[in-house]
Amino acid sequence: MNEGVTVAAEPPRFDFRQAEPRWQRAWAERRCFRVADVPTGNKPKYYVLEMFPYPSGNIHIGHMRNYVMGDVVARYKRARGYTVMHPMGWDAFGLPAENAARERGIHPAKWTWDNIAAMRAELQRIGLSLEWEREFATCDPAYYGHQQKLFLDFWRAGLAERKESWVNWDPVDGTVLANEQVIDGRGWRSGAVVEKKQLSQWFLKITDYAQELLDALATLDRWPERVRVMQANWIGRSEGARLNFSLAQPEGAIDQVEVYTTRPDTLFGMSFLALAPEHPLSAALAARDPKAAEFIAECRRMGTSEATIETAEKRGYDTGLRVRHPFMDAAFPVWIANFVLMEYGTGAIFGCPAHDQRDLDFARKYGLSVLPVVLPPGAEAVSFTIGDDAYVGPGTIINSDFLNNADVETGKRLVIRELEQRHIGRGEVNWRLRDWGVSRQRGWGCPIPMIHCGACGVVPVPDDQLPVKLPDDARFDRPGNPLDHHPTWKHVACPQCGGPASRETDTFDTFVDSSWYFARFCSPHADVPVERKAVDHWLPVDQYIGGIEHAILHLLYSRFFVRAMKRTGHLNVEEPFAGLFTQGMVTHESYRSAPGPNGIWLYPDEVVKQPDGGAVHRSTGDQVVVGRVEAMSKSKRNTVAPEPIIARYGADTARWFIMSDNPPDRDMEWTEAGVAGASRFVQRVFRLLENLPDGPDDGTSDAARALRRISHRTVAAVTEALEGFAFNVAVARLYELANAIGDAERAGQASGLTAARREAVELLARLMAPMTPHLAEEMYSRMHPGATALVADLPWPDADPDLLAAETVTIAVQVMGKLRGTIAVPPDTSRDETLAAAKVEANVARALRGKRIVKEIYVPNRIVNFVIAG
RNA sequence: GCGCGAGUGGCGAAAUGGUAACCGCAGGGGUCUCAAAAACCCCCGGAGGAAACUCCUUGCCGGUUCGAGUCCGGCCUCGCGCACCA
Repeated sequence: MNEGVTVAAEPPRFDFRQAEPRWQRAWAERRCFRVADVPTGNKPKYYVLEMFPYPSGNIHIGHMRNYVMGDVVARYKRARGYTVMHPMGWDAFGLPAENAARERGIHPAKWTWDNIAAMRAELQRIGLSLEWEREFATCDPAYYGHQQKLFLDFWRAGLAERKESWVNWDPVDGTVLANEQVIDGRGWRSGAVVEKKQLSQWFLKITDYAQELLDALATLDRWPERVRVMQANWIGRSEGARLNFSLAQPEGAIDQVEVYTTRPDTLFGMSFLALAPEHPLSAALAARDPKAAEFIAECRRMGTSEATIETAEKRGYDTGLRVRHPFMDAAFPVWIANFVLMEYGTGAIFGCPAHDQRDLDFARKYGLSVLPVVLPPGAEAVSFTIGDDAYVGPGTIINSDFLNNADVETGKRLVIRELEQRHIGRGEVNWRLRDWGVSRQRGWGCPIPMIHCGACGVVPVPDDQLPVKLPDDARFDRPGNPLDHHPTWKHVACPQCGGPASRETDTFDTFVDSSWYFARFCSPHADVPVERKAVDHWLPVDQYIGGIEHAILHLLYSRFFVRAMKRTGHLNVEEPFAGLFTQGMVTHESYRSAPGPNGIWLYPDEVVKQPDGGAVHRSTGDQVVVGRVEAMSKSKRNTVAPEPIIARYGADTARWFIMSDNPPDRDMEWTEAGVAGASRFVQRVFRLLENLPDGPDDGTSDAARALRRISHRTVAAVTEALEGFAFNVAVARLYELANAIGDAERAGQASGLTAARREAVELLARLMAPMTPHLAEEMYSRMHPGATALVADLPWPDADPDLLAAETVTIAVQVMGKLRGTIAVPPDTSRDETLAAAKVEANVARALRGKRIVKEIYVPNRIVNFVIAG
């Protein structure tokens, strides 16, 4: 850099280093983005929200892409006359804070608040139109106290309950692990073999709303289809039957086994009954049969990890018990099987190997009978047999007594009717969705506001004693739950009897924190969880933007919370997020010092690209291996931080590149060349302003009208693109306008373009404003010296309809569907005139010569097509 | 296995059933400069041709249509999600 040496020769530059902070201050001082909790006036509201970040310490490019998209929408909608709420906060509870505490002895609160301060400053340098007055962090008692109140209201409404459930237990860390924290049957951090353990946990009864959550997906017409499909799959509705089998010999007090099936029509093809290892009958057997106990213990050691279950071979243990068939004079063996899930249905199944692949695999392994009872269309009953594949398609029922000759669907109905008449079963809808276990044995989370009293049982913390605050002096330097082993925190008097009692030491799953924050934003300082008038006005969120990774859990839990809050009178909307947009990831090339495992990963900063496409190390000059473009990750060191980019190029350049590269729902590749290109463009736009001529308005020439036409078409095109989230298309149209202004600039003063150029440059700046807000303010203020208006407060430009209409249209002329030429005609030229003009176009005429026209297609202002013969 | 989405120049991509490849990135050539950077101009899907222009080209095969990247059917590949849910 030779700054200072060649200053005089430097072209005028947009000095973002001083301009960007200046305009950020101007927006803040003018409180441009401030809105009331309950606005007056008749402007329509628009609530833009990006998924709030976990305060890990730094804003990364993925965050930035998320927030810039939201900011473009927010700024655009503001200009379109909406009162826009655009808040920001922090999803501030979570494990990394505890890990930092454990590893470095910093209290999670300090670690978290320090990170928030740093990240807030980073966000502010991006120039987002955020309303910081609404900011909060979920780790603040002023937030989580209200969450405790919500939970207690849910509990009183019967939406929360305590029940036993099987969990992944890490015996070393002394905590419950989520399924994704179990890797190859071991705890992700301790490496200890994970056990299945039954614990008493708090649950929110999301299953009460399973049907509604499923049905209402149809109303979410501004959600991506795939998210709705993923949620529908997750909810997993199935129709079937529940029925009882009598044991031939009672086992202790148990004389029946209840089974759930979606294929009651295959009941006559039964060959065995299988129990989950955790089934009560399995447990009863284990008490007297050591081999059964051993088998169950083996299954338990495999953990509940889904991946483990998937890859595990089907295995079973023949208990020697037998059950009687409800409709046949026959008995079938009872097995304990590792593939039967206690959590789904009744924890027991009847096996019909001919028509279920899992049952078939199991039957073949243990030599159990396989009797087909559904005959595929066109097959012969005498010759039809089952090979390695179960038959699961439609067909005619055979070998099934009163069901014979019915089709599958009729058969299901007939069996259910029969079961109900005999009082041994009934039709039932079942769900894959389970109740939401919210208890976590963590010290850095929202305390569950319950008290356990030896005399009174579970007692809620009275509302006037909320919030239940975390202790300031919790210790994180040993395993287990810090709240549990805190010397005093949990010991309280029972609110009911006054006797000694202890607090619930579990804290909420952090998904609880993020399930209602969007509602809290509407009245962030209220002394109730949400102010009714505020949420009635602002909810639902009009545009929610975030990563696809939250397609199921966060969004489904939030949808549940809104329903639960509605039932408990906190709000009155059907859905939290009317519009959802899922943005793609940011990716980058990865670099290694050498091919294969010997190479160590290098940061992009350490690598210099060569003109030949290769790359070398910045300091050593050694060859660098350029690897795949992939999601940024710390382990591959292919991360890029926004801060240095903003310092070097400015926030507007980074914002412009982020929006220009590709459609926002796809992954974008971050490249140095791309940022540099965006920077050149930002500077070029600024120069268009610097080069504007002075002088009287003279916008009457043809050239001036042509430029004005382009300007106004750009207004229309950019508007349409932004409405449709096609930010990259908006950017392309703005490049075209800038190119057109550049052409006009070269055409010079002689063409009488002064006014048209001024108009074009101003429109360019204002249309770019959602993407490059600082540049827009800087240019606008220079074009209007002394004006006090900010672009942030200006309405969106309107396109002049007269200028949108084309003066001439270019019509493509095809012969037999192949382009043979184009003609220019005035808009709406008649069919006859257009066809006549088309026929005399030289190249078209040549193609038509000697041929007979059998058909003439004429689409006004678009195309002509001659169909010929001979 | 089931479900969803996507396949278009060297790359990111654009295209209400109507001129495929706008715009950008990279690359090449040029102007300016002692030189470079910056800036600006030109070229840039493939083949043929001096040119005019012609032919081919949106993963593959068919279909509908005057006309298909776009609609329909069947396949292939990649990505994502779910998955022993009875």
